[in-house]
Amino acid sequence: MSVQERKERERAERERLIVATARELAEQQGWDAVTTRRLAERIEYSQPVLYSHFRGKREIIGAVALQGAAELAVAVRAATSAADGPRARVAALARAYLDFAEHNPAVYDAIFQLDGGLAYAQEDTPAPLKDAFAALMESLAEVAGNGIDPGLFTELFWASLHGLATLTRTGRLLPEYAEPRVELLVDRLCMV
Amino acid sequence: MSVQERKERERAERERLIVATARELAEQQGWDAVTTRRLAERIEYSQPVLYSHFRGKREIIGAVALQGAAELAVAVRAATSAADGPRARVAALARAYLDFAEHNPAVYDAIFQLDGGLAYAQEDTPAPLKDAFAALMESLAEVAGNGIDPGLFTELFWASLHGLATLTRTGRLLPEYAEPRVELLVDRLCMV
DNA sequence: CTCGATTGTCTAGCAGTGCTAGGATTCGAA
DNA sequence: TTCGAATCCTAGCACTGCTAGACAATCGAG
Repeated sequence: MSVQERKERERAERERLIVATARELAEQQGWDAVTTRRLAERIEYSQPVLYSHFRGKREIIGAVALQGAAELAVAVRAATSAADGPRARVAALARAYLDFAEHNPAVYDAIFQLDGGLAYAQEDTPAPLKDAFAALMESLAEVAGNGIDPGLFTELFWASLHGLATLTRTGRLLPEYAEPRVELLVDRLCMV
Repeated sequence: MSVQERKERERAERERLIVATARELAEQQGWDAVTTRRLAERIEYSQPVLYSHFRGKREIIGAVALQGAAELAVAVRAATSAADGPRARVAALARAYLDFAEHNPAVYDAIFQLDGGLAYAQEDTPAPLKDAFAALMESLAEVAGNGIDPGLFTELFWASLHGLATLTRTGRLLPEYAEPRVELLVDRLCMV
């Protein structure tokens, strides 16, 4: 029994190692550099071991995405809970979201850009993804305005943030406008 | 002389064929299916011929992107010029933009998602990209509001559209909210 | 008309990718 | 100590983007 438990523990530990290494490698050199060979070498196992934990590379990306979504939710809640008043809360939310995207580009891509084989906006959507959306909605609901569905408003606000995050990172927006863009977004979209 | 001209014409024609075929293949089966082998086979030449026209696959994507940007600009201008009043113009712009993204997903990706080796938001940004941005700004400038830089406002509005376009297409937003999202975006962001 | 030189194109191949079949090895249970 | 099962790795497949070098067609000069 104890032996089997130890093996399961080691297996789980190795799985965490795979995800952490994939994430690390992706943040360091981009997802293109995360090949099964390199990943296997870094965890000091052979390639096929990866496939005993995940169906394929896509599932590894998905695992990083779930981890990242949980962290994003934490970051958003931490930022909003430290702010006073609806306007400040939403501004803090926006900055926290964009900061997360800026400082964890690979993870952000795993969540929102790449195909990790995850379901979105459905019943079988994994809990971390639902929760990340919920974290946004908690602070956004109070500024949605009369007669506007909080879910609808959150989707729109989120989409705007997502657009800013991705276009900024690929150098498609002027860097000097970064802050005014956030200010304008919050001022216009939110009914304070 | 005439012989050389004919050759150059044929060469240019073949280059158009490459770009058109790449685009077609990408729209049919996604960019992943656009391999140099498949592309070469479709144009009935060998692989190395591609490299006598483009430095690599990335440049082919870039060529599709430029073509697409020009079409996007046309679509946006056509939609806005057919609408009366600032509010209607911006709504038409938003719908035209999102329609383009929906009906030309591969081209949209080439422009805004994939790496086509193009420069953005710089002096050496290719004309079609600058012009597409200009097409947006033409209608958006009049609703930016007092004291708000039109460029800044356009960047924000564009980012929101981009977020909506990408998140919608990857199934991350509820389809039934599609229209209300656009309405809300236009109502809130624009100073009518 | 002939003959080099210059284009143009293709065949074949490189190093890399995700993924897997099947053999070798290790290790716990008897 | 031996056996069987679980574990892991070697080797390989079919594919990717890209390129060197052989080959053939074409052209201009004599």
